[in-house]
Amino acid sequence: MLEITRIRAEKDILIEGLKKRGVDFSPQLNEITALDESWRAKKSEMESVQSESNKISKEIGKLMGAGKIEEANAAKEQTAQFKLKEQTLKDEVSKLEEQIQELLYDIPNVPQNIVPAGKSEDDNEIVEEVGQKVQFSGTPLPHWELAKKYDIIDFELGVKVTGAGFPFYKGKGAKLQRALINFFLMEADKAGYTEYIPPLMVNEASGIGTGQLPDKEGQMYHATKDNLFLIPTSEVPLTNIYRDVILPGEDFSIKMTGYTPNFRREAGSYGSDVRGLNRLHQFDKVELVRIEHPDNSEKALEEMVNHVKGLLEKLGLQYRILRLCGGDLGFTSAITYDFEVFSAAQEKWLEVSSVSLFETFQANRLKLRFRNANKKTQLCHTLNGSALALPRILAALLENYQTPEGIEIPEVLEKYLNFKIIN
RNA sequence: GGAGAAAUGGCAGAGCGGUUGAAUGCACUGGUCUUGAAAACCAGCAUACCGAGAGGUAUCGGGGGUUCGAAUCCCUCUUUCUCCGCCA
Repeated sequence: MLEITRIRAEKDILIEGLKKRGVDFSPQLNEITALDESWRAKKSEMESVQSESNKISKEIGKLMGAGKIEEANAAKEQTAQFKLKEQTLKDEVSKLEEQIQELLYDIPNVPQNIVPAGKSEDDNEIVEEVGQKVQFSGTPLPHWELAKKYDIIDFELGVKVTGAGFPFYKGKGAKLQRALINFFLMEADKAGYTEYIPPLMVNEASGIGTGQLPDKEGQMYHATKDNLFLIPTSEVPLTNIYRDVILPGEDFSIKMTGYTPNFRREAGSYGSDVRGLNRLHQFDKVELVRIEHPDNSEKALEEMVNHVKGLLEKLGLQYRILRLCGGDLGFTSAITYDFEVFSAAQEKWLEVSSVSLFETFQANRLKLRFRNANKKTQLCHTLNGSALALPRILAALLENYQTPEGIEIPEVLEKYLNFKIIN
C-alpha cells in the first residue's frame, strides 16, 4: 500500500512511475487526494466538536465533585446539541476513510526507475544469461516421462487421492526432493539467514499484511470454518512475524529463511504450461525474506540475486535473469528479478525464482517500522526471493541430467543422498 | 468439547464510572556528582492522525453498547491460564 503522505507530496511522480505498468492511475490518485482533502476538513471539524463536548463533560465531573448537582444537570442539557453533530461527523469521516482505504488497496507499487515499461512478459529485460545448452545423444525425454520411467513421481495417484496438481513423490524422487530442500536451507544458513519452520496456515490479518488479501483472495485456499488461509508462500508467515513491530534503532538487517510447502489455487491456468511439474497446487519452496533499512535495501537485493545465482551454478543449470517490466511486475513489488532455467527437453525457460524489493509498500501495510536517528518511526524496506522453488528445479535436473544409464545427480547434492544415479 | 479465571505502556503491576494517556517499580535515554564506573539525585521515556504552531483527537486484547463522561458497567469475538474430557 502506498503511503498517503507520499501521494499528497508527489502525486505526479507516482502517476508517471505507475504508467510503466501500462495503466494510468491518475483517476484513482486524483480521487484519493480529493477524498483526502475532504477527510481532513471533516476530521478537524469532528475533532473540534469532540473537544467541546469533552470540555463540558470535564466540567460536569468537577461540578459533581463539588456537589453542585443542579449546575451539573444544566450542563448535561448543553451536551445534547453536540451528540447528533458528533455522530454525523463521525460517520462521514469513517466513510471517507473507508473509501480512501479501498482505493489505496487497489493501487500497486511504483516501479523503480530502471524497471522497463511494458505490458507483458515479452517486454521483460534479459539481464544475464549463464551456462550452455545441454547436448544429448538422442532425443531427451520431458520430466513427466522420466518420472514415469523411473517411477519417482506419480501424478495419477495425486489425482486419485487429492486432485490435479498434487503429485506424489516416491522413492528416489522423494529423496531427491528432500536433498534439494536440505541443500537450499544449508546454503541460506551459510549466507546468514535464520531458519524458521512457520505455520502453514495464516489468519486474515497476516494475509492483509503481506498483500494477498484483499487483492489476491482467490489465489489462496481458504479454510472457512476457522477463517484461516493455506499459505501460498512462506513469505506470508515469515514477513508477518514483523507485523506491527517497531525496531529499536537503525542498525538492523533481518535475514530469515524457511522451507514450506506452498498452496495455490491457480484458478484459470490450463494447457501445456501446467503439464507435469510446471504448475502445481502444492509445491515446495525455500524462501528468503529480508527486512532492511531503506539505505541498505539495494545492496540486500543484489546479495539475494547473487545468492540465487550461486545456487543455480552449483546445480550446474543453464539459467537467465530477467528484470521484469512494469506490466509483469507483481502488485506489491518495486523491482523484481526472475530466474529461469532452461529445460532442454521441453525447449523452454522455466521460472524457478523471483527476487523482489518491495521498498515500503509491504511495510506500510504491516506497520513495520524502525526508530531513526531523530527518534521518529520510519517504514522499513522488505525483500523476498525464492531460493529456490523445487518442482521446476527438479524438472530441469531430471531433464538436463538424463543419460542412457539413468539420471545423474549434481555433486553438491551427493552428501544429502545415498545414491548417485536414478535408474 | 465442558467449567472457571484473566487480558492495562518495553517488562512487572495499580486503577474498577469523573480533572487518568493512565500511579509505582524495573528497564532505557540525558544530566549532576566521580579520575572512571557503581550508587545516589534530577529530568525524559507509547502509538497514530489533524494542525505552520499553540494545540487537538483517538487508542488500557478486537468490535459493539449504556452514559454528559468508560481502562472501569453491559454484550460479543479473540487470546492466555487452571480444572475435566479427548488425542498424535
